[in-house]
Amino acid sequence: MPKILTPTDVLQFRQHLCNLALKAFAEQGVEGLSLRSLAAAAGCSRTTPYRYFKNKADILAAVRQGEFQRMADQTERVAQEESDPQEKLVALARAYVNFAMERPDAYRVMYSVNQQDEQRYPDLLKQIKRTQQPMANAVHEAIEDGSIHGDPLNIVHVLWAGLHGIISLHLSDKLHMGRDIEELAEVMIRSLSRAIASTPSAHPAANRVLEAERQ
Amino acid sequence: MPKILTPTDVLQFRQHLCNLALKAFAEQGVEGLSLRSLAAAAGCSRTTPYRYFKNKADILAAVRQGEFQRMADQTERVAQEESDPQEKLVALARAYVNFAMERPDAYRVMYSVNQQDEQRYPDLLKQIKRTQQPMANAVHEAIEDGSIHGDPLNIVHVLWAGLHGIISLHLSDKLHMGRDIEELAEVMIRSLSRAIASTPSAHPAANRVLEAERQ
DNA sequence: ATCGTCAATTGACGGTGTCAATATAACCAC
DNA sequence: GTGGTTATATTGACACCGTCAATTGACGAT
Repeated sequence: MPKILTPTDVLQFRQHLCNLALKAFAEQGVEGLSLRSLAAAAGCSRTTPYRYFKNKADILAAVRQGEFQRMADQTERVAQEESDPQEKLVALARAYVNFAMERPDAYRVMYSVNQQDEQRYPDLLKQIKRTQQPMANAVHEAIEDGSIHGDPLNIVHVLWAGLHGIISLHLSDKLHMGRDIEELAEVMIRSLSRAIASTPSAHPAANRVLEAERQ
Repeated sequence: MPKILTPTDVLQFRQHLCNLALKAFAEQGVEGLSLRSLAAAAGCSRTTPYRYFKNKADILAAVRQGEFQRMADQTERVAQEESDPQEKLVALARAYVNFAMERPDAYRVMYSVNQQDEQRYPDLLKQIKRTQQPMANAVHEAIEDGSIHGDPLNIVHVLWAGLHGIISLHLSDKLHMGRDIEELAEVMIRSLSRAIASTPSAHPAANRVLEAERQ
């Protein structure tokens, strides 16, 4: 056994453990994720992971941080490739759904594992925020450029929540399985785009609904 | 100790255990929910719950089923109290959000606990479906009455996902805490209502977005 | 060759879900 | 009432789990 662990070695083994952890999570869920079986899969002894992570929650946080980071990278790339604010918004929304469809277990570990003390992992929080930033920027650009209207924060949250809702319900099998989830996402994008692109007085039938909402 | 357990007794103790389970879940999350501490809270021995539930997963399923049932009851009542289809939709949406705000832990246990073999609990599935039914009906009524347009299933799913997305992100603290969540829900309802009340050609700016989406 | 140090392993403790075996108490027949 | 039956509750046991303390092992410096 090598005495000196170069920082590279440490990072590599951490990454290796995270990969195994995500695989175990994908196969058996959070409950089935055990440090001991993880160590067994890595071919080391039960407590060796403790040299690389403080405890089990730390491993989970690292896995989630890694996935948020990957998503943020991907999202930022998409934002760079598209210049028109409105099309950028749509492209970002599609990228969001695509990520979830291509790595459903990653999405699950990111959003449906309710980590109690998530606040205690500042690096994780940073990646989470980085994930939202491009869409927030695109909304601001689109508002400045006059193509959409409304409160920027509201718009970001509503867009994000709409997409997350579809993905989340789909991943927990609450929507009929046969349905094409990407089509549903397109409907959501279309609906919300139309709403934020309209001024309140654009359509009479919609305004009747609006008045009903205003009590 | 009474020898004969009347069916009422059984139901009462099951209910009692479910209540304690939900409380424990609220305080410590899924991970902290242990059969042993549950039994301790109920004042019985460790294995007594096994006479009333097959195993831990069974208890969780019972808790979730109970909450879905409560939500379904509430939802059906709201649907009955409002006759105009369009206003009924809005009322149902509000009721959905209200339920989540009044019983956040219930909502969490219903939707964010990813029960692996949920399919093996037909009674639970039935209550889940019962939860969606009133909104599905209202959408059909509103379509027949001509006040909204589009594919009914798409509309139901998009409405539901939009609301669920907001609630879900809010409950896991992904939205800025200071924000008024009900206002956000109103924005979502308003946006989606407007979208499904519009015909595709209603607003030129929206159509530009639409064409971008169609690739 | 010896020492110190870091990496890895083993041992141990309290906790968990669950089943088998046991004890306990209530009911019924007599 | 007494005894037996049976549903109910408890205890014991086993295999896991997360985590820490103590131990071993290997390497570089001296």
